[in-house]
Order: sequence, then structure tokens, then C-alpha cells
Amino acid sequence: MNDNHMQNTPSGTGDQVMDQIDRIVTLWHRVRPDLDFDSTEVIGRLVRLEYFITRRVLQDLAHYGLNVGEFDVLAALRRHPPSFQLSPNQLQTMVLISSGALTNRINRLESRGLVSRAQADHDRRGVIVTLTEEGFRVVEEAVGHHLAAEAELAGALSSDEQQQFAALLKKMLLAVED
Amino acid sequence: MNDNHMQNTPSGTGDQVMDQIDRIVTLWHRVRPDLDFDSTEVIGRLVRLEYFITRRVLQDLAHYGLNVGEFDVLAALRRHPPSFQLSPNQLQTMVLISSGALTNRINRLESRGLVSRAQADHDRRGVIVTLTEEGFRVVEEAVGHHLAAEAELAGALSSDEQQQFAALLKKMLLAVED
DNA sequence: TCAATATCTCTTGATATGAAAATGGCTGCG
DNA sequence: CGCAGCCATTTTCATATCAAGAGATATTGA
Repeated sequence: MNDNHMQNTPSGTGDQVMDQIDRIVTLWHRVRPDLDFDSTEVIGRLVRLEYFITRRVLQDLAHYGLNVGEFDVLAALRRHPPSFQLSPNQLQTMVLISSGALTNRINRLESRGLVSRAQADHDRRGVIVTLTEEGFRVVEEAVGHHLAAEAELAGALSSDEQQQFAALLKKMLLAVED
Repeated sequence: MNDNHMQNTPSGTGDQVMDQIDRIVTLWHRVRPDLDFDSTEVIGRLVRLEYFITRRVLQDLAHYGLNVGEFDVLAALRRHPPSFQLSPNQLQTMVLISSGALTNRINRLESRGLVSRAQADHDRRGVIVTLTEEGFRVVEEAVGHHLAAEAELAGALSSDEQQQFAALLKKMLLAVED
């Protein structure tokens, strides 16, 4: 793997094939040999990989007229039987967007009949977002395709590697969540 | 909490502490026990982690009045001595955005004196973007802080783990790039 | 009833995308 | 040779999304 001692070659990945991050790090080493770019091999790749993954997932969801954010809202409701209801506040903590952006999403989904707004019991200022039957059907079908797309992406790694990968991601995630 | 053999418990990460993805997958298992969410443990975590990372990186770059996209442009130029020049076309393939968005970024950076536009030799329709001396100073300082932020994020993992992680990321990236 | 608190909506500003226009270079055919 | 048509590059334009903050409204407790 790394048996030849080339100068200025990224040295962390144990593979002589170069990806775009290898090329970028190699260039940096040339102009700033005093700096350590090991963390870029992790962070840079992660950000770049997410870009391609989101792009790919978006393509699949487009078949249902959904974007990733809209799917996230429908999926969050789908996971909460039996009423399939959540408050905008609960939704916001789940989908990680601003309250304004969430209002927009709910508006779009409501105008297409996929969710509906209702009064909350015992709290007349509160609103409860509910998955409609049509919304249920759409998300039920989309989830299957979404998982297939995810599985295809993850399929670049073996099952063991996926487990290792998930464990590392989780460890890092626990350190930065909140 | 999870030490007994609960039904429908995410089972891939070898750690009994739950992150948000564990909770989501647990809920999914309850409502759709027929589906396999293993890939979500990878893809979902990766997308979520990227969100937090980008958020954090953005905070650091804000000290220089830059957002992530603007930094990417300056950094790409910085990596290409001795003239620190690239065409908008080359930049576009490096920073992965639309042509219109790149024009905007260059405009913003140009109006702040961090880059300049010049005519390309031998092709009068072409433009060459050049890092100014001020742009050089800014990116030179920002890179150091950027790396420190990345290192802090990556520091949630040991050095060995980071190398494993980078290798897995690279393998998957090579499968989806282009 | 009033103050404190919480929730939702709307507006504004920044940025992205995608299509089409504007400009300049290239090729091949008469 | 010369011109027509095609291609490449960059910018402009229309549209859409999101974040942040102000404002409106409702609940709770004193």
C-alpha cells in the first residue's frame, strides 16, 4: 500500500488510487509543507461525500415530487403512530431547520394535501401537523425507494466495513451533536 | 439502558449509547419491521454529521467575513502557484457549484478586493481569476484556523480511527465521484 | 387582569439552481 | 479562402430555498 516513500503524498488511506481530496492535499503539501492536513482527509472527504449522496438521494425522491427536506418531514410523521402527528416544534428539532423554513415546508406539503394542520388539544395556540392518507401513501412508497438508494450507496462497502463505518460516524456524531 | 436484548434495537454500532439516528431507526423498526435500515445507520449519520461539521466550520470562517464557498474559492487559488490563477471553468469543477453561483461568488470576492478578473491570453472570451495580495493574506490566515477547527472535530477519534475513517470515506467516495 | 413565556408566521436578505443570452473561437464545406 | 453553423465560456435573469429576526397571538401563573 504505502510501501514507497513518495514525497508529499497523502499517506493515510492505504490505497494508491487517488481521489479528489488526495489531489487537493497533495497540492497543499507543496505550498504549505509546514501544515498538517490529516484532518482534511477525514473532514474534507466527509463533506464531499455528503454532497454526492444528497445529490443522488434527491434524484430518487424527485420521482415523488419531493425534495430531501419534504421527505424528512413526511418520514418523521410516519414514524409516529398511531396518529402520525407532531407539533412544528417537535418537527423542527428532528429536521434541523429554522422555524421559518419549517413553516414553508409545511405550507407546501399542506397545499399538496400530504399533511394537514389541526388545533392542538388543551393548548389553543398550538398547531399539530398530521400526515394525511395521501401523505401516508406517498411516504410509504418513497421510503422503500429511498432505502434502496441508500443501500446502493452504502454497497460500495462490505457489510463489515459498513458496521465499522457506522460506529466511527456515531462516535464522532455523539461528540458534536447538540 | 440497552444492555438487555430489546426487540427492534439498532444493532450495528457496538455501543449502547444512543444517538439521534439510533432513535430514528428504532422508531422505524417499530412501524416497518419488514424493512432493513442498516444503510441508514451509515448514510443518515453521514448526512447529519456533515450538517454539524459545516455549521462549525462556518462559524470559524465568519471571523474572516467568509462563508465556506468563498473560502473554497480562495483556497483553490492559493493551491495553484506561482500565479494563483484559475479560470472560472476550472474553479467550477473544483468547488462543485453551478456556473451562475460561481459568477456570484467571484463577484463578491472581487468587490472585496480578494480576487481580480483578467483577460485570458489567446482566448478573448476567457477570464482568469487571480488571488490578490490581500486575498492571499486572508486565505493564508484562514487556512490555519480552518485546519485547527477540522482537527478539533476529527479529534473525537483517535489517530488510528481517523485513518480507518479516512480509508472508508475514500473507498465510498471513489465509488460515487463523477 | 397583567406580566412572562412560548409558539407560529411573515418579511427580508443572501445564495443557489437552471435556462438562456452574449461573446468569441473553431471546423468544414462550397 | 470565406462564411455558416456549431461549440465553449461566462454572465445574466428568473425563480426558489433557507436563516434570522420582528411581530402577532395564545397560555400560564401571580
